[in-house]
Amino acid sequence: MVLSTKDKILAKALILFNEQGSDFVTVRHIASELGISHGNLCYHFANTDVIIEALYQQLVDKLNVLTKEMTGLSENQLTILYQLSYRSFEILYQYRFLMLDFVRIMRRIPAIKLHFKALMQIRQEQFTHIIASMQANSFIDIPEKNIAPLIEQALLFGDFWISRAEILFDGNEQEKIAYYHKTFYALFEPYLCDNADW
Amino acid sequence: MVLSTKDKILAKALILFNEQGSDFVTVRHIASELGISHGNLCYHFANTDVIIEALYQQLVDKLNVLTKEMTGLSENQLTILYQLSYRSFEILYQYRFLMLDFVRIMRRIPAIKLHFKALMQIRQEQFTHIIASMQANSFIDIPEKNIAPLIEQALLFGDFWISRAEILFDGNEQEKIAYYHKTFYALFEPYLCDNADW
DNA sequence: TAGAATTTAGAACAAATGTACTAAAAGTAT
DNA sequence: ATACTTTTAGTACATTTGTTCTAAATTCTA
Repeated sequence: MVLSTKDKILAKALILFNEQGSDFVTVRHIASELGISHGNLCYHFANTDVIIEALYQQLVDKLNVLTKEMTGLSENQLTILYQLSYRSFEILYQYRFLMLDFVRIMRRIPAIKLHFKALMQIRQEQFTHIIASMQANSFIDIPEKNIAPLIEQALLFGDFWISRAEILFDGNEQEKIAYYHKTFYALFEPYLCDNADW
Repeated sequence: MVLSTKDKILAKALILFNEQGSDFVTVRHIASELGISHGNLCYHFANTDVIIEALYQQLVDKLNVLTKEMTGLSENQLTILYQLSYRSFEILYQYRFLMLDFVRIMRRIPAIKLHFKALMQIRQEQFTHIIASMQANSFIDIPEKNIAPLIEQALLFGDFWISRAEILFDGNEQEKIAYYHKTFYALFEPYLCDNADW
């Protein structure tokens, strides 16, 4: 499988962004790491912002594929919530620079900010739907007034566990994801019904 | 009350950092906004990293003063937890650029990263202590295995609500703080005992 | 294979930035 | 008043970066 120059650039940029943060990495750095001229790189991507947009789009696409895949399953909703969130965590971690430099990127690239706000709206509705559905099936029992805060907590955790882990967690990637996903899932535990043992 | 040049620089830098993020703001910008030469500014602070360190120290000092103040009170622990976290949220918001650019700053300034890791250790112990104390007084009833995740959730939320709010919350400062603090506090609600009504 | 389109390397330029330096101005102490 | 220290403005320079341009090389297509 031979990658096009475009794809090679995106792949290398992702590595560098994740390692060093989206500032510190310039078109010249990426080109140099790839052994191509920065003139060539700018032929494909005018600047780093365009690269970031492309990587963001990759992330969104992967998450969309995952969501479609999972919601088609016939498992119970608790299992789906667990699997979906775990695999989302894995994908997010692949593109972690987007979360690590969250505010900077949103401020810098309005297109991403707009898209992200819309995405959050959707995610919130998805969560609301899943919870309502679990409620209907007696998997969880959660007072009406606690639903909105729980969703807010879950979304916030989902976005920023990577930043916290980056500074404070000692351990490899798999341990990191497992640990924070467990903590994420614990948000729902107080509300699980007995028949939700699994 | 006349501010020294040093203090004027710190005050203006804080405003600019909060507005625009810690990159984008240079010694020249700050000097220009103050109407002084950047040569003069560099006489007081060699570069922006030094300014950031100084502002970080201000934040830590304020939080320390608050903590000492609150733990001296004779109120019940629930009230203390509520008040302490609310006022911490207010102080954090004053220095929000530190949270908005969290990873970038920690990566860039190792001294802050080290200090922050130590600080987190302390905060975690404080939380553990408060929860144990509330448990002993029957304010809350929380299974042993849920304590560690709850603390992790609380600390993570405390650090990153500002980043989420920056992109997604429409409303003024007071509303923002009130909303996120309410959501923060809701983390503890599932575990509150009946006699903890207040 | 010939010509066209795409891709690539490299040079060039302007703007921004950190840093260091000089010298003047202001303030302080003796 | 004089000498000394602190503070300030302004200049200068090297580096980095984004951006544009040109021309050569490569690939594609008919």
